[in-house]
Amino acid sequence: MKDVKLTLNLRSPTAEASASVAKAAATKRANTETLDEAWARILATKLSDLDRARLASVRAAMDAGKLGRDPADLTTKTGRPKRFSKAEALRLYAVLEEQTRVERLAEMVENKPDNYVLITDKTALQDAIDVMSRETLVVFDVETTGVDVYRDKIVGHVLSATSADVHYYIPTDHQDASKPQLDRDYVASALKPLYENADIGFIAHNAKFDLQMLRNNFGIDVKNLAWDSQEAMILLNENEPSKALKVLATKYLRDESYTYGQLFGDRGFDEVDLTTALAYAAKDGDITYRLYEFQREHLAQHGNMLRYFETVEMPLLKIVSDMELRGYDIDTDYASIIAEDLRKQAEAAHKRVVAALGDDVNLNSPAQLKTAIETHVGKTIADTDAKKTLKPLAKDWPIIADLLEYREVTKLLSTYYDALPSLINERTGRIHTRLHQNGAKTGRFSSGGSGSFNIQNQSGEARKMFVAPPGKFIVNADFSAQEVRIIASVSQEEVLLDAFARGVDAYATLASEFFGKPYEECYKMPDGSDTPERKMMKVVLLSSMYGASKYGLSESLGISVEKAEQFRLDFFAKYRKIAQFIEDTQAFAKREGFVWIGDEDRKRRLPEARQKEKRIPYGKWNDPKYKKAREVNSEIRRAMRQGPNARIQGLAAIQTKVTMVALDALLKRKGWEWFAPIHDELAFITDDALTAEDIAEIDRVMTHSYLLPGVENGTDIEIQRRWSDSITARDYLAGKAVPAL
DNA sequence: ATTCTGAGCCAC
DNA sequence: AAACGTGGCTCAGAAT
Repeated sequence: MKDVKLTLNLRSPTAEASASVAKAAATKRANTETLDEAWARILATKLSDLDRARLASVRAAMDAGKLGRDPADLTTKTGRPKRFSKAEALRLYAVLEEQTRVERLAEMVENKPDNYVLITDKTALQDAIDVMSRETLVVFDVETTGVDVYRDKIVGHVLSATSADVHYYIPTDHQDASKPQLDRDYVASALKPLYENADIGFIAHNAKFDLQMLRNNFGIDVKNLAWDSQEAMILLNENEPSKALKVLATKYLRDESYTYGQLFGDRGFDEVDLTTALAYAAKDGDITYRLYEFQREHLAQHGNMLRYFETVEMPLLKIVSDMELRGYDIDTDYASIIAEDLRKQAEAAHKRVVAALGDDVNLNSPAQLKTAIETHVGKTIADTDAKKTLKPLAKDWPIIADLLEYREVTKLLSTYYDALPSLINERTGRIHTRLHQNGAKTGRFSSGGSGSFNIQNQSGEARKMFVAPPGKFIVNADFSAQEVRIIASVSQEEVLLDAFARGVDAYATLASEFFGKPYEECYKMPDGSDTPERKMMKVVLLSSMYGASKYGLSESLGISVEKAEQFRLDFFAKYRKIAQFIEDTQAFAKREGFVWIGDEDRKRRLPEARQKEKRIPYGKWNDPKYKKAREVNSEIRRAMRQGPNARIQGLAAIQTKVTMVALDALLKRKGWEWFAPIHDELAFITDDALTAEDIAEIDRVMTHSYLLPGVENGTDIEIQRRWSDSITARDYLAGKAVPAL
């Protein structure tokens, strides 16, 4: 309707007339408008922050006489003066950027220190290797054609002799023909003994990249990785907004450093001339070492963070790097059969749903779906959340059940069964994840990233695509009730400690005591499912620990808000030591703005916790005047939930990591390989002649590598050829067969 | 065409 | 008003 009206208006004689008047006025303005007036006009329009910043720098450069309009832009084709536009200004920004680039590069070359050395002959290379062989710490950094470790090539090596304070760049594959470069294989074989010298500690920024490039390009295996300045930065401040080397150097070393993009745009480093390459590359080695010194000094000042970093995080980094390179075997035949089934199922469900909701509805669009469902069921719904909103509706409306089926199946297809096989690496024949060992603020691993996938959120169905190679098993060992044991340990709550000591179920024990019923009646139902008492305890313990309100508790327990609140109050009144742990942690966070994790191994910084709570007068909760106050209070409450959670989740992560370092030794001794860490579970590949002794050793490493005061650790070990199609270690030892592929 | 955000949902 | 923690991926729809 609106469109029609607009069209009519535009075609009306009056509109045409006024349009031509406006055009004439604009032409007149263009003839007379000064540049300042043009700027005022452009800056008055609605602009994104980025454009505004770009326009400001263009204007500054023009005012300084460093940038002028392109003569071709001054007049139109017909020779009339053309007014200065936003588009022209943004074109000038690109020109300015290139100008600035040239200036920065010239300045960098001009100011290149004398201890940056370009190596292009064999004698100089040998001299450099001799110097570095006398070092205890050497910085390394490879320059490459890109960031794909399976396809891109190394074009040069940066190496810094740290005590000698000499920073070398050894180019091998730059296009610059002004000077002959050493052969890449000659350089690699000359450097291999140095890189693999276990007496020299190697330092890098984002070391996994350099480790993997060296491995994939030349089979070089850096033996003694001593420091990663990117990983160290996360420990020093997990809230650091950028972990890019140049940004950190600018911020912490007060050495203004430009990023690769700021200097070279999207040019490959092989296109950079040797003089410029030396100034840029050797500086990387230089600032990486200075950052190392800065970080080491500061980590040493905070609890046991330095010890933790060097004994846990750094050994782990090398393990993780190798794990990423190994990758995962995907059963593509199985995957395509399942995918075909799922596709048919999705199509059938889709057909049934659109028959009821209308065939123009996009079932993947929550907005369209909400409207269509509301029409169909004749009432409004809050959202299209499966669990909360749609599941209750499904009883009365069969079409909603079909929709839920469609959702489930398309999720499996789009995220797992279609996505993963397409990631198979042509070089390795496997799919590769990326694991970020401090990806979560609590110190947990995260996983994923472009060209990779998340190994930690594979659903039970999706896991079935992952298989062990012939003659191998996938073995996974989890920490049983890891976080609950940690809660028991840090709170020293007797009921929990006692339950673990006696080897009985912790939730059932709590429930038995809390409800005053015999343990057996609180454990399992005759059919093996949880009793309501045990289920309640499980929910209330974990969710209350993490700050659930009476509302959240009410929802997850399916009881009234009043009952949920009473339950929560009773729970914390009875288990005072758990309440005390939470209160102490929150008080510490309020006072210090952080909480310690483990034995002062790391911190979770919660600066918001130190804000002063804002008072909002009664009845003014919705007043826009108190928006800021509401935000502050909400940040404080959030920090109060994050503190206790970080201490529990963070300690669990430390236990997992320490155990990984210990388990890695066992894996190497047995000739096994890593599969993945999944928070409270470690998976790895063994040969299929697994013995009782092997399993006992795995059990021992899992339960004795990181001890919790007052609580024994427990582990459950499972064995499979297809991930998730497993049998328990106990059944395996009793002679049960591991399911075939 | 590319980039950002929110909804939804997978994992522990 | 908000309402339990830590992540990552896909899609739609809007913004640029």
